[in-house]
Amino acid sequence: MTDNLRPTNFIRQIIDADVASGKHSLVVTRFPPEPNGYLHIGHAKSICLNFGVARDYQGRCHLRMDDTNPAKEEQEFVDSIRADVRWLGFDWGEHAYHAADYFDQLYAWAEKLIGDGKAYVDDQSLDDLRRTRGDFTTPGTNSPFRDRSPEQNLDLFRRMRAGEFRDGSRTLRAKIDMASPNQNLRDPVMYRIRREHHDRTGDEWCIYPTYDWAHGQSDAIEGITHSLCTLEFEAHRPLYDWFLENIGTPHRPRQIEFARLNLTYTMMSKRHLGTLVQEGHVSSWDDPRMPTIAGLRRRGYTPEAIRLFCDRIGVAKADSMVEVELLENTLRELLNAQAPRALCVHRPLKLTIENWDQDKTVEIDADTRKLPFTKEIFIEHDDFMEAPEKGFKRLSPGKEVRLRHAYIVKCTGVDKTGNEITGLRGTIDPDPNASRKVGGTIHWVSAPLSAPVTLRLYDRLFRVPHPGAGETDFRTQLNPHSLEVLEGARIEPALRDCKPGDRFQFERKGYYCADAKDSRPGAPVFNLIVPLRDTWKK
RNA sequence: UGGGGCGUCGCCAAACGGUAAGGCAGCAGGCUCUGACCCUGCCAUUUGUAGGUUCGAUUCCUACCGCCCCAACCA
Repeated sequence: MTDNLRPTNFIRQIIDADVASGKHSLVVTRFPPEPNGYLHIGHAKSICLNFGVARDYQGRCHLRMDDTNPAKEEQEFVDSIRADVRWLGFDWGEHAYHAADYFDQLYAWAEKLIGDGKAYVDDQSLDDLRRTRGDFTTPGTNSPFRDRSPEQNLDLFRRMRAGEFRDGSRTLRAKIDMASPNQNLRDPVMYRIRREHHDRTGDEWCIYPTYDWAHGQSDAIEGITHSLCTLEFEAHRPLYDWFLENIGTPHRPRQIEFARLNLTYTMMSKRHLGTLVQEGHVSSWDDPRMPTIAGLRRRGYTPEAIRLFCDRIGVAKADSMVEVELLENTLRELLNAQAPRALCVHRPLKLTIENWDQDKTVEIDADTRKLPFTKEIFIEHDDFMEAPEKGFKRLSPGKEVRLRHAYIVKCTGVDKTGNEITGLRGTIDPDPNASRKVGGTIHWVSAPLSAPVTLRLYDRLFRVPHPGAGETDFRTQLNPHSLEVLEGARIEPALRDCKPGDRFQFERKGYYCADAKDSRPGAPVFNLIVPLRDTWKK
């Protein structure tokens, strides 16, 4: 494993070369989310890349809200984005920005382009634009308004800005090449008229810049050296460069594209995740089944685990689909080393110790805490089989097993109502140090001295590895068993007063986290983060 | 179909002309008061295919095949 080494990937190699050649003395990156939804594990990859690069090269990474489209953006999302990036362990220092901060500069540059005859106001409708853009094989055709004079364009553009024209009636377009094989260069729209209230700029503007017109310029303004984005923007790079070249900024950021993260059994579409929330398939953006940072956090994932996972998946240009098992393994690896152990019986089955006095309680030393042992204890229902199948190493009539941290117990009787097992009887070997080999070790809690607890057993949100693939409606592929709530579970008394957010390994079961929102003093609610590996195939 | 990318083990991913890292998954053992963890071994004679250059090619060249992205006044 190379976890302690600096990650190496093609982007860092480019940066290494830029630093070595003296092209840049300070590396500046940025993470530019659009505040229209919650961040997910895919964003975490980009965050770790951008902030990780800044950290390792002693540069800096800006957090920039890409808020050029006022219709879709909300403060709730801005707040959640900041919280999530911080929680992941990254710090943008003083460098928190909004694309909206640059609207004035962008406007000034637009006038410059108009003055240079490199942009024009087009009166065509959205429909016209679509029709004249051509298609993959057919070149587009020039707008009848393409050759207006700079003076006329300037006048029109200023009137656009002043609010003289109705929404959607005109656009400002870059004058590049309607016949370009790269459709992004067929006179792309720079401004559209849209009377929307903007969270940042209020009603100051009725024209808003498009992504293409805003992004590279924002990078230039901030002195970004390496503008890292996902593969779908690759064809936009010539346009990114064209704008920078033609407005003549002294600073030229370089756009580099990498493959976005895809994870099996979930999905990364902010829009689709929003649908799950809106339609009530999950409780909220931070539902522990969601692949959002907020969801993973609430589920019990640690920032370290997400960062290590992002290091392990690497950064490359090939489209990829990472198996969710890698994420789970990373969490298990870290929590195995960190999480205190505890005993929790999920589905209690009462076992009465016949050779133990009714009122006797012994406090057994179990590593860091005491476990009270009493005449009646609970064991896991699954840990008993009246007619054990081959390979079953747990309790069955006449057989012995070890009670974790405690005694060896032998099952001497089964109480049933009809076919239902309602309780067991057994006898213990009173020697706590008895060391003979027994079938196995099972967990248990005292019946009277354990605490009732609610367990939320989470499973993958979708039943299929690639939800939404092809024509399929992802809603039909939801896993109906993604959440099972166990109300009757019992935990050892020491855990009754754990704090929200505390993580434990419930031995032989899995890693759990006390839910940050629903746990109450004395009554924690535990979320299953990930089960332990189980090689006992049944 | 035009343009832009990408194809190395089931899934990620190194290798930068010198003879295929590592992780995950899987399989087989060992250890064990967690069927967990841990440990050991196995897991690409071969890098989409076919040619070519070279003493030598995953790395260079050619052709072909496959997959992804682009026809929002989204990002």
